[in-house]
Amino acid sequence: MSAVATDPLSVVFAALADPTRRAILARLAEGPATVNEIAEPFEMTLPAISKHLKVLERAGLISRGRQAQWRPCTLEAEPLRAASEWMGQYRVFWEHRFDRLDAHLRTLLEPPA
Amino acid sequence: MSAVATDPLSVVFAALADPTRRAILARLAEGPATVNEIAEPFEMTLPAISKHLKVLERAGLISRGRQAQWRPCTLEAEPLRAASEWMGQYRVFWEHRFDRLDAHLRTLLEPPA
DNA sequence: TGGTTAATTAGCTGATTGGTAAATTACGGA
DNA sequence: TCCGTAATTTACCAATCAGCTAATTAACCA
Repeated sequence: MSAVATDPLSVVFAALADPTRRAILARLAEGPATVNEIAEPFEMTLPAISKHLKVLERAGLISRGRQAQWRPCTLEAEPLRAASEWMGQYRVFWEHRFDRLDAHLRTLLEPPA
Repeated sequence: MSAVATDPLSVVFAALADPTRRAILARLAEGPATVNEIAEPFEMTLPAISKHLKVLERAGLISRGRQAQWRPCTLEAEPLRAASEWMGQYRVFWEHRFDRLDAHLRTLLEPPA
């Protein structure tokens, strides 16, 4: 049947749904790095890392240059901005929690001691 | 081998990586709804929706009550707050883009006309 | 009790994922 | 030209996912 969602937001969230990939982004937040540098802290083969990088690249979360035989990866934060903007539409739901609002209203109705 | 990530952030992002599930959240932002109400706008069978709801529930994004034979679903935004907080650590990367920063610094160095 | 409605579970299929090992491409340097 | 290093590609595997149909559970009502 149908497959996996291919709209940009779904692709970005899917890319973020893996701790290894989030750790790669955290590494790249400190500056660009080559594939081997990125792979170093992980107990995982290079091809596995390569696949993760492809997922991140397709989500637009990284870009890759080419210098001799190295492919330095760079963080691209734009899709994170888009995802964050999507989440923003729910901010009101976690900022004033409604049970607390209830409590607050109840407090207002009680006459001060 | 190993499987799918089970840490809370991964589970939440995976739940968000599907347009149907995001649409369900959007519906619930207007207020609680029963499974049939939620399913109504989708061209999808009820069991499929039921599965999506289970994914959302395991991510903590919805909770379910019980009133007679209805199971009203309610939006729970806390995990969105957590995810948004995680993203916040990258805000600097999309807010002041570094090429613009360069341009800004260059502007500062130019003497005003 | 039996019927209706709400919702989930069970079982199936095909596609995708996350990992591996082995082979391949691409580049720089002696 | 040949070697070494960087990285990707190519199978391959087990597990998961998203959807379906059919069967089941749960609660209400007459």
